Amino acid sequence: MLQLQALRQNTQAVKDRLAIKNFKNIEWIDEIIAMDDERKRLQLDSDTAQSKINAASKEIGQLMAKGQREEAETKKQEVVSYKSLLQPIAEKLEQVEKELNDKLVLLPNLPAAIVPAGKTPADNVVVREGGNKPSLSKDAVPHWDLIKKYDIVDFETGAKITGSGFALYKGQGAKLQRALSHYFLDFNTAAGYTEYLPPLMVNEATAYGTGQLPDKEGQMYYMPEDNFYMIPTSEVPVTNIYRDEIVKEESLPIKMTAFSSCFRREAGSFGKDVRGLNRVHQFDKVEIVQLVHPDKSYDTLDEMVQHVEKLLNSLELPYRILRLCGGDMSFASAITYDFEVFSAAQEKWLEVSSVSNFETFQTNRMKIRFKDSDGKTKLVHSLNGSSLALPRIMACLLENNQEADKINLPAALHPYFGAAFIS
RNA sequence: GGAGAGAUGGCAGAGCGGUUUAAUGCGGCGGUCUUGAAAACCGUUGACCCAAAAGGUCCGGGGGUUCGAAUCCCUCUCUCUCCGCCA
Repeated sequence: MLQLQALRQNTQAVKDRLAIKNFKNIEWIDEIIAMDDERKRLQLDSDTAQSKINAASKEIGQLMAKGQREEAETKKQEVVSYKSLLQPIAEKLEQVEKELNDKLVLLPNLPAAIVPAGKTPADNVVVREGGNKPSLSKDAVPHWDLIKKYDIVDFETGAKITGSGFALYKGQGAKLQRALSHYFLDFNTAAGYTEYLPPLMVNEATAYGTGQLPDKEGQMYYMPEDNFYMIPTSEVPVTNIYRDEIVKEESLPIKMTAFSSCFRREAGSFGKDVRGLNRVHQFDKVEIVQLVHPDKSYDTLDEMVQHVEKLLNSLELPYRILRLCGGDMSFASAITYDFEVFSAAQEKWLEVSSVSNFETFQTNRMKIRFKDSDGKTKLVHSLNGSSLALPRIMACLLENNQEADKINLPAALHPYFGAAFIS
């Protein structure tokens, strides 16, 4: 959620920035400011009325103590009249506050200055590429054939058990998932991240905190009996660990990592790029999250990008890093770098990580703050990134390293997988 | 799932209808003393709305009763104890 103060102080800049994000209702900014003006007026009126009521009530107490019942009764009538004045003001105030908040909550985060303008993924900017694309033999096949050949992922049985888009990992496939998640977690904790294993369902307040609600409930699986949502990423529970807390400045940065399964309905995204492991409803991912001092968040962003890059290098996969354009960024993000690996047999770039700085957008919703050296309470900045999403990494490992009768694995995984290849 | 108890400031814990603008203790911060530290003593110590002052809001969340609610009522959530079920 954007800060009202910023809207008021930098009105034109906010409008310009929102335009880069292709936000359609720019006129909302002026409407919100007008509502806030009204809110302030009503607040003042309400406070004044309440103040009179409080003072009179106190007098009644004193009169009663002295046994002056009649005077007390007169005062009571006075308070009743104050209250009838207050009531319509209070109702109006509540209504204005609600309307204001409903609109404010639907404003996306402002893109950072270096975010390129643009509407579609075609407008994203390639920052750099790394690793080497393999030269596959003419017999090379995509991963959906390889998983059958080695019998390591079974989508048919997954569909039988649950539905389309639910993978059943088996044998070496299941073990590779385990190896990847352990390797990723070890890699992250070695860099100072504290490991968490969070709940996979969250309540409304948590889903609201990171920006999933109110706008994206259609993307999450929902349990109506308990009013819980299945998490689309562990970013949601992990970032909310510090919701409603004022942390000590010296405890920053707070670095957290978590493995979790992720659940996404992927409503409306079917038809393209959904084969095999490219897009599924349930997948595993290791996430990194940081809560940092506002002055440091862009340094942290670079640090996290480098961290993920190092991890991809250790997996010996060809990758590229994209700076997303305004139109392709998520609702809550101020800047996002996407990491894609090249899946050689399907000749496609697959997104395996997305590293973002949310600045105060999430922490303003969650009220995660710290006290600075002047004793002022300020919002921290939140960032997160995948390190990494497992299925697409697996697809890429399978395709890029395939030989006639085996699939080689990068050296980093050997101790975790217990072998150098899948056969 | 059943029965009972509870939720108060960073923590502990009193208050159970009107000097609570929330006692007291611990912790934190500042000071006195000390070569320094500890102890002792003194002072100070939350968040939110408002440009600020004044004022207002906040005792788990929401609603109600009342001139007045931390205190009474309803409801929801969570915690604890016992019983039941269960990996």
